[in-house]
Amino acid sequence: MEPTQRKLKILEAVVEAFIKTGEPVGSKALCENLDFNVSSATIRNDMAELASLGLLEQTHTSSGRIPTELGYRIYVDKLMKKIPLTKYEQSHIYNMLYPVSDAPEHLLEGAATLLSKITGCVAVATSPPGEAAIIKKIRFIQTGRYTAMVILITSTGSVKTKLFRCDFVITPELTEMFEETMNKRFSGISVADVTPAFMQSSAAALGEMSILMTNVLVAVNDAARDAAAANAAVKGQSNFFTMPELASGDGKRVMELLSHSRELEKLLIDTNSRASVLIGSEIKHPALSRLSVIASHYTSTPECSGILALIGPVRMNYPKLVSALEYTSDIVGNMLSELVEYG
Amino acid sequence: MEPTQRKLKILEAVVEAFIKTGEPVGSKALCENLDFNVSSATIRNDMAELASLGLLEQTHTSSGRIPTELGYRIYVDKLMKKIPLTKYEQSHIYNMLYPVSDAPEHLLEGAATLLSKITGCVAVATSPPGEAAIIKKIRFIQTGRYTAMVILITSTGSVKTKLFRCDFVITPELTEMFEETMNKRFSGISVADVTPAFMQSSAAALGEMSILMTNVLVAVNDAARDAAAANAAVKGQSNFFTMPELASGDGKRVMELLSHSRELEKLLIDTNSRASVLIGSEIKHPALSRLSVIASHYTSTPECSGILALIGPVRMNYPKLVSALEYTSDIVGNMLSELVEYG
DNA sequence: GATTAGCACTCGGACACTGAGAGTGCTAAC
DNA sequence: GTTAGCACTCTCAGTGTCCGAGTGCTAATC
Repeated sequence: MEPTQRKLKILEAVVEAFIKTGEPVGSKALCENLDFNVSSATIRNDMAELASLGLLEQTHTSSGRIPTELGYRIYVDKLMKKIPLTKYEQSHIYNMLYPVSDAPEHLLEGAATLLSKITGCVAVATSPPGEAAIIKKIRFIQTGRYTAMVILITSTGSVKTKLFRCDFVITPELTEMFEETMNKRFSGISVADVTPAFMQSSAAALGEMSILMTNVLVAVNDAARDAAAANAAVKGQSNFFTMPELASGDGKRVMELLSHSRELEKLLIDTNSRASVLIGSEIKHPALSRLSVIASHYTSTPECSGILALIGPVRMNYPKLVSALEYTSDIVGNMLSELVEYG
Repeated sequence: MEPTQRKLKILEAVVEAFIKTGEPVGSKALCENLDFNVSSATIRNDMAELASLGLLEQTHTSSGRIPTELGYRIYVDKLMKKIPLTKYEQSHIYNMLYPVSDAPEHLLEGAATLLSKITGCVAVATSPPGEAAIIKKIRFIQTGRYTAMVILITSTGSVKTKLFRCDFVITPELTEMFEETMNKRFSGISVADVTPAFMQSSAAALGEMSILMTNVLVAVNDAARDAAAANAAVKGQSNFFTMPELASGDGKRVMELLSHSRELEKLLIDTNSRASVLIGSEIKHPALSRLSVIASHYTSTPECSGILALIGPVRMNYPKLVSALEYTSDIVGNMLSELVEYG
């Protein structure tokens, strides 16, 4: 085997051994487990060269080697072979997701839960950007004497509900009136266009009725904003406790970051390929810089796509997790497109 | 001051100093901060006695004293004076909760979020047991060509929605028929009575229509089960990272416990007084045995009440947190009762 | 030129030792 | 019942030593 190729093999073996054991990898151990016959001294020379290239490092002078972030990068980009899911794993994923495929939000939450369980990582599923959604229909349902619920249905298959209260007794005639008035005003427009200015002009257009309908307008506004909002399901946070690289201070910061879907999305938004991997400090956020992220787009219709992502230790099983994530996002994309097309 | 009373004062001072600093409390430091004049030697004698009574302990022979669980217990039961909330704090709580008081689930989630923020603990809010709720009305809304949503409204003010799909094109006539059939069957019965057996007899009663309406029945069933289910909002898990008493293994176990509302409720169910405190191993769950729980009932109507709880380190500011929790549960109870009465 | 064997070297981890400091328990005096 | 004084105990931080794993280098070998 020619030397260059052997060095790559060694890098691959170091990464995989370190992912498996978490211990620095020594030349001797490597020599025994490698399938080509060279002495540990040769491997030492090669490892020294890999280290001078910045792909391996030592925790101290006389320890084994561990991969640097660059080493992981080369491994992920050039060396690793994806481990395809078994038929059993595939059907497991499908069977877990099918029952929750009744609504986009529900499905994404289910996908995040499932992914966090099978990978041991923290899983994130962002909903398709809602801004492009068109309001298809608004309905009102009386839920109590003074309370009612607005139901807003968008072109992306998303259904948002919002309860509100009136100062007066609600009657069927009133809800019908709400429905007519609101649909006339809101149907067909994009949820992104439901701005404060638009709401103000809507109130003005209602004239004296706007006093009666303040709460109705507010509820519709809330529902539309809800439909437009970036929404992310985050599951499996308990797995953070199994990641020793998370100093307790960082742990809190990461958890808080994850509850702000807007910022979270900004981090993931760069991922343009099918499944992309961000390693350590490649993630432009201090709290996450000791972790890795695997992100994958799912697509139902061209304008309707979102991201599934896994957050885990830098030392994670990339080949397996990339496969699991890609397969899951394919399934999610398919299920979502069925929801939209036939919805 | 008579000796017995002084010993209690010393216990109180030790607990409060330890809550504040987290450091074992020595006789000398105590002597300086105490408002009655005795020498450190006297305090040492008293502390030795408190230790022999099992109220104080030492981490090692020559360290200061820290309270035992029993010591905390005495402190909480007999010694501590609740610190009432300031007007400002009260109005802050009210103002944060009012906007989310449109639906019970929403309110409880808001209360848990708020409590976790102001206390630094993990906050839990369990919904009132839904089993007693009566189904008031079932409505159907078409959301797509093949999809519709069932809306189930109960006597407790809870509104549950569930999306479902049919194999046939849905028409207004069909949703009307769904509505009529389902209300005839389900209105007025308790959600707890929606058992598999009841569903089976419902399907039988529908005769040949039941084939058409399988998904409708399933959706109604799901919505009813959802309304009956014990539901708990858990917020502020990121605060677990600031509790060093949580070994990383326990952290994961606690987080997982919190996502199973049934088990969680079992732990809290014993709390019968207004605000009750469980300290360390008084909590009958191994993973939680190094933490404390403060739980408080909120009540809207006599049959409709639930629990708000705080989970934090044993060393937590009981006087302040008990007040905050009691005040919040009063507010939540009031807001909920308005929802039910006028709903 | 690539590979290997051998050896000196380096460093971290475990362990023991030390002195300072904090805090106690005990005793005898008040 | 309280207090002053003192010996005692134990932790903590710092230091020294030893061991072993693993390296880097050099010279011999293929």
